[in-house]
Amino acid sequence: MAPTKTPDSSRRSDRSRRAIHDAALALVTEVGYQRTTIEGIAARAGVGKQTIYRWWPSKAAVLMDAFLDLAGRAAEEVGAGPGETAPGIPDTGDLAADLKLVLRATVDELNDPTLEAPTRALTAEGVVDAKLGAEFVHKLLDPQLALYVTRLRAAQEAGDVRADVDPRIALELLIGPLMHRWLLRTLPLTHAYADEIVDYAIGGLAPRT
Amino acid sequence: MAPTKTPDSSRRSDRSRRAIHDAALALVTEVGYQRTTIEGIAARAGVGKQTIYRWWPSKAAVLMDAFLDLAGRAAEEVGAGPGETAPGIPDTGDLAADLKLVLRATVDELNDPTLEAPTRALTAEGVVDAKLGAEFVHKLLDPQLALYVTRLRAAQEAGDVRADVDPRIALELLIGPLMHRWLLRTLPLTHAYADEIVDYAIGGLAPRT
Amino acid sequence: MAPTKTPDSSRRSDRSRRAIHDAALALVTEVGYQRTTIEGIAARAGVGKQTIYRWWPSKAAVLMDAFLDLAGRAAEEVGAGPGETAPGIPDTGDLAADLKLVLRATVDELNDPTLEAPTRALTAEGVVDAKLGAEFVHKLLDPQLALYVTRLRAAQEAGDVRADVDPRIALELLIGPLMHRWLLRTLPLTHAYADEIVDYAIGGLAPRT
Amino acid sequence: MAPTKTPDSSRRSDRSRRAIHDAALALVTEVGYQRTTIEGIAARAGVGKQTIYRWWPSKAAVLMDAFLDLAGRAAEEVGAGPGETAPGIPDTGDLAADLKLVLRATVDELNDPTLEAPTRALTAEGVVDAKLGAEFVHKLLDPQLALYVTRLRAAQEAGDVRADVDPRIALELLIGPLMHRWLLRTLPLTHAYADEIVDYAIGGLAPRT
DNA sequence: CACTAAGCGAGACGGTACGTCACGTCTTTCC
DNA sequence: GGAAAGACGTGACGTACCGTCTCGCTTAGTG
Repeated sequence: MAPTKTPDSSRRSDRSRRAIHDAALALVTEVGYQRTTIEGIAARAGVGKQTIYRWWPSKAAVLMDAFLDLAGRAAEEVGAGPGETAPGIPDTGDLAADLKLVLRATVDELNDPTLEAPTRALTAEGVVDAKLGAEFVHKLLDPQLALYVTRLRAAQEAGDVRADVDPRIALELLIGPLMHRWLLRTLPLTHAYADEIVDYAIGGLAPRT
Repeated sequence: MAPTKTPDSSRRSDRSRRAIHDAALALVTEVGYQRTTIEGIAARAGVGKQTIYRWWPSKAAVLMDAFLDLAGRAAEEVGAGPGETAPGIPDTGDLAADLKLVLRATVDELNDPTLEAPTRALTAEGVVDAKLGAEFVHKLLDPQLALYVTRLRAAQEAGDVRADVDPRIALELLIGPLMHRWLLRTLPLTHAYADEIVDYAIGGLAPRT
Repeated sequence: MAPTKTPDSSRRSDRSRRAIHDAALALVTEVGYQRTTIEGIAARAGVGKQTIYRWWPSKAAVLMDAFLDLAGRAAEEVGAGPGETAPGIPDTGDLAADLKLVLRATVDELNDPTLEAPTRALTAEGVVDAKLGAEFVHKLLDPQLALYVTRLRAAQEAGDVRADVDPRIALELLIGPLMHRWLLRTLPLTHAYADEIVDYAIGGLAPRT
Repeated sequence: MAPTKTPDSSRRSDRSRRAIHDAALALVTEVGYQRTTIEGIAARAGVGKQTIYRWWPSKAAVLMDAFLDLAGRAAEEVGAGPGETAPGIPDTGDLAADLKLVLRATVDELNDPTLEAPTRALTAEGVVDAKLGAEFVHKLLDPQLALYVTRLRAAQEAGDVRADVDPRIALELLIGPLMHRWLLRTLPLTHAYADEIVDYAIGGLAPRT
């Protein structure tokens, strides 16, 4: 209808899309985000530059898609199949234990050498570019954080967390310190640290006896 | 000693150094970090490119120096004179009130439109470039965080904080959520938020009665 | 075959090639060879620098091509069409008159303000750079000198020149003094001078009666 | 008297002047004229750049002085002492033999690897820069050519050369072909070639019997 | 079943910025 | 006051990528 040049996504080459994803992730890991170029991705993927410009508006967008793809594939491996719902946070009744389990998983993810480079690149880009940052939060962070909110609301109903606590703030109390240490590399990020954060935070959230 | 061509810093032009600082800060604020170029800084400062390359290894290093300079000048304005010691965190005996005061000040700083752009730029660069990140933490963050450690140790002695609490973790409990919200722009950063963080955190740090 | 990145000349933009030629000739004439820069040529031609570096190895090579193009176009104007053979030296039977005619034409060419600057630039560059000099001689000088050789051989058969005279030396006897005076600007280069050179040289070449 | 910054040449350091000459000649020979820089000469001579800029207006001027110095020293070695007049061209009565002697010497000079690079550099520079060319001709070429004029005038008086021959043209008939072959490197420059040139030229200059 | 029409690989193009080199000027510190 | 040293503003160098464009080639979907 409109005369804009909207490419026909039904004719899109899946082979190229995948090759671009792989090349982008590989390059970011190998040479860093700054030294990763569109030309480099195209060359490595055996693809024309125009094929990238046709489907993505920026280098960051390519990496974002590639990362989402990667995360999606990783999730499928964990869950039984593609149609599976996200695992969520277990609810064993022991809030501290449940949170430690998930926070330790997050620590492992952040320490995973395969994921570190692209995650840092996207986060950094989002810090400076508000638009991209919003997309990053919306597509990657929010779904994960929603799980915390669910578990914390359950804890509130079970009386393990005060009713006047805002779950969004509570989860920032858990995630914030982790991210702070990871982003700024002030000290190593360990399971022990995750546990301590949970212990301290729970103290602030639990009902005052 | 080193075989590199080290320029003679005693001959260095102070006028140029200042002009470069000012130009770098102005450009980062006006057009963003990515679109700020060495050539642009040089042109704006009325300086040859080589004068920048002679004294700094990268665009990020220029901005770091400029920012340190800015922070230093701002500190002098607050304190009476240049020889004044850093203000530190007050110790009125009321830990929560003292922390809220400082955290609110941090919130104001992060919301200051003059400082926002360069701070975001340096943080983002540090997230991706470990070397620069370390410098950023060492020169800008650590001095500030040391104040928290001092105040928290005093609180421990006063019995307001449990003795087994690690002050470095405690301060991350305070700063982490703030930074998380600021970096990812999930929700607005307000004094009220700072207060809530302090309230929750204190709950986790205070002795169990 | 060669491992070098040879650009695909079939994709080459003829518009750019011409614009570069014109800009190079204009700049050399206006500001001189030394002050002519690749950047200047690119800017004047409305072309990216890389387009020059893609097709030519040096400023001198650009000028050489531009000059060959110019000479070629000039030759087409003189001859009836592009497929026309070179005019050659007339053979009226009067060797001295024929040579004077051609030598006078050479004098006019050397004095032509349009051709002077590029010719001087290329000659000077060739004096210092052997590789370029060889190309200059091969592409521009040799074809012209071959005409002299042809005419002188004819003169030898007609008995106007001794049989033991080497035509290549004979032509240097004619051209050498002309070039010497033009290159070093010792005295003005006139038709009268050309005539005198021919008269003297003929004396040395003619059979001893 | 005038407020211009004319340096006091009586206080000039002879040590620096010599070092600059030597460095300039060495660099031109080693890396070529284009790649010889003022900074390079200064560094090699162990001299401040300003010392060069104080006494010479250009790179070409430095080389010219250095070359004159070199030529002067070479001349002293040949002649008995420093006050000696130039040797001139012998007059044995046999004009052809005398000219061949001198022309062969010129060939040897042009083929001397020590002199080749600076001579080519200065000649090329003079071809493009009229001012420098004039200086080159005036200081280096003219004195040498004057000798030819003297010898040719003597030959005219002796009846070996026609009276209506212009000696300046006659010497160009001798020197021109030599220079042409040397400058353009069309063919090797040998004693045999010098002899042939003399033979041909004499034919054009001698009285018609 | 030929025939469009779009995606694709390739890469030339006009640009911008890079980091380096040399220019010619200026200033500082010696002698 | 000349000289060694070298920082400075300037500007060109040759390179790397940018994002746009134009080529054939392949590969559907349609008349």
